Amino acid sequence: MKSEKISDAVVRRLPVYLRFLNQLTMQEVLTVSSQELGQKLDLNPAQIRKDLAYFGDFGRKGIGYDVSYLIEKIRYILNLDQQINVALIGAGNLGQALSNYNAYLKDNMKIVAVFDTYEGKIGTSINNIVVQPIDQLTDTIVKNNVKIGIITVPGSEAQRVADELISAGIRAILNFAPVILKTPPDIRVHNADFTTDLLSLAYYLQDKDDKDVASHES
Amino acid sequence: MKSEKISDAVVRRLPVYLRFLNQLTMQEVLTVSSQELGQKLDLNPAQIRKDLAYFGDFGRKGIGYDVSYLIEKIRYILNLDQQINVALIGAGNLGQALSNYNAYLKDNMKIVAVFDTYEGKIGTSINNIVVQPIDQLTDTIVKNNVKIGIITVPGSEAQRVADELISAGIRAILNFAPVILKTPPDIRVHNADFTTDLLSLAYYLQDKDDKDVASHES
DNA sequence: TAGATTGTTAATCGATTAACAATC
DNA sequence: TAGATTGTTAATCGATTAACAATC
Repeated sequence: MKSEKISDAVVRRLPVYLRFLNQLTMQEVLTVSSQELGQKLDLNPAQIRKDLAYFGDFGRKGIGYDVSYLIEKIRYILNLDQQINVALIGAGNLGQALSNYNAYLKDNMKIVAVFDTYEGKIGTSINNIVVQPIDQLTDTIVKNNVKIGIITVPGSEAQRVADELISAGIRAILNFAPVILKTPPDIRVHNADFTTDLLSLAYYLQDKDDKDVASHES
Repeated sequence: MKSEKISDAVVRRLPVYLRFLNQLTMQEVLTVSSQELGQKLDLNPAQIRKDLAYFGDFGRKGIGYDVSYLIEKIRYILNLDQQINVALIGAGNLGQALSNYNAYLKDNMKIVAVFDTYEGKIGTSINNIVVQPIDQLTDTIVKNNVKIGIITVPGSEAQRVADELISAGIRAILNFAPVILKTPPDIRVHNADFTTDLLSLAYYLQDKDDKDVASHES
């Protein structure tokens, strides 16, 4: 084990490992090798071993990794051994879809508050959580020790919401709005806007041999 | 301009550029430099110039990039100068949220078909599209020349749906299900599962100096 | 002309993969 | 023991950034 700084690429693979290991548990598989993991997850086995070795010697030579032990370790690394409170800002379609997803729950992530500006939404319940007006955001976040905010408001409001979240003490943001947020360096932001993902897929629909971009004339 | 193979990282930035350029158009900005772009999008200006230069000489030395010209070029590169038909499989909460997002529309992406297995859903309308039973998938996809599939079914069904989409002739998949799909190499898959994104955020909530993962005992 | 900014090469940085000794 | 598989080093690959001549 080394004490290098762990790269984002490594951290983002940990939940993928965790997810698959949980599946293995359900199938009552006790042990797994980096080779098997690599095959199922479409990753290089050496990469998987290296990723895990950043955090400790979790495997056994000649055997592989004990599934439940590795789950426990990854959960610990990701801070999922404690409950992590999440706030959702924006109770529109997408926000509702996300709050109904209680897949987080089993991983100790819990949406504990939902906010919206629209009067018609405020006071209604989404997945047993009452939608609050946005001016209660700071209060609620502080009181409930919320650490992560999920932004599902329109792009035009996203920066303002992010600023409020940050001044309320939030540490990380999952941003679904189609804008690049300006945030201090100690705040972690992951962009989850799927429109850019979808548009980039379009690039691969055509054999570019047929197409000469440079000489495309207006 | 070169004829190297363009990396995925470059392609994924193109929609980000496009999105911001569209904003500039609305503000009636005519010209933009890589420096300005870099500042707003939190990217290195040299990277932006290099990205664009893969596809042609779009800028003017001493001036910068003509906003509307660059928009046109990027749209052409991404194949967004023609309508691209999309199918959505899974009319649950998330599927509904995505189909209501008609932000694609202005970029020539259109959801033309929605499928589900649940009888209660079939025949109902989502955003003016009638939900079809999944056994009509192949037929509809072929008839409507659908090129991209968005998978919003449960993980347990995702692989089966992907297989059907592929045999129906689809070229690219945006996968929201929490599984790694097995697909032929000529099929482009982007994973959009936000649970892994969210879980990875948890890693950054704690100063790891306080925490010694290696010596964490079970 | 002077200032600004591109396109591109070279340098750097970082991430992935191969290879293998250690060892279960 | 023989076979399997880890942890880790070294090699490779690829992506980002710096620097600058060209030029508007």
